[in-house]
Amino acid sequence: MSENKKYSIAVRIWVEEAEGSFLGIGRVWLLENIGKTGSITNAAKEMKMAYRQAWQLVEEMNKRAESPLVEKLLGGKGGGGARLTEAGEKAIQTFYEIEKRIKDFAQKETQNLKF
Amino acid sequence: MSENKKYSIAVRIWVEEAEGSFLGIGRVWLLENIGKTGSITNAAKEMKMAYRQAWQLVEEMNKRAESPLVEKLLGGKGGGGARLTEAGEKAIQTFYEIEKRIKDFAQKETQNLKF
DNA sequence: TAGCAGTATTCTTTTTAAAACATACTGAAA
DNA sequence: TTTCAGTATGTTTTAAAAAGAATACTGCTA
Repeated sequence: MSENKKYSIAVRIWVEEAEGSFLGIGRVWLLENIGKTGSITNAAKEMKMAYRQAWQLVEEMNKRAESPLVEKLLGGKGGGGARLTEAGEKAIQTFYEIEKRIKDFAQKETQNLKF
Repeated sequence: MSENKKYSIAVRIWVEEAEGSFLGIGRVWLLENIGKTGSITNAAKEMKMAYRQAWQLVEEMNKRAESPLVEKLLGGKGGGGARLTEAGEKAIQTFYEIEKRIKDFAQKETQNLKF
């Protein structure tokens, strides 16, 4: 019998684009929260992240996606807000699908690690 | 024809253990350089990393592995040095094998991404 | 037993990134 | 035409991480 220490493989994936990392799990969470709460402000609060940063992330994603993932509404009733575009909804879904496939594969392929 | 922006999936893997991340690509590079140069000092120089940090990483890996990955030689001719144990050599090899399998799978599974 | 080169360890400084703060802008509605 | 809540943007502060500096230890060799 070996000492049986438990090692496992962790996997992190993200989407790359010409200028670097484009979409990882953190941004996906942000997208989800924007969808859920209807604004960047509330999404940021939910995640205990600064509005400023959340806003910057959205800005960058929108610029680098083929079509914007988040639609922003300025002024008006309630001050405005933000909502996911169809591309935004799809991005979340695509990300999770790919992530699951890769993680499942990784687990299946790596049993009984020894170091 | 679409705008044909190029997106790809990046994958990062590491080995987890009870206390958290145990072995990722950075530590593997360090191990490789120790093997190549025969000392922690020279490995650190090679990687433009502080000796202090390199030493700490080695210390931690050795503690958390079932058997040490690096053998350290203190004092004596040339002041000593460090070399990989058999477990260390094997750890590098295992890491790269797993990484390759997972990355190959990820690429194969993710063509024509759209965002 | 003095020199040597690398390991071992602590302390201080610098750099960097994140968070916090502040303030202007927008436009529907009352 | 004032209110309101969210977007937009610059500046400052803080905290965490990395780097750097300094010093002691080790044990072969000449």
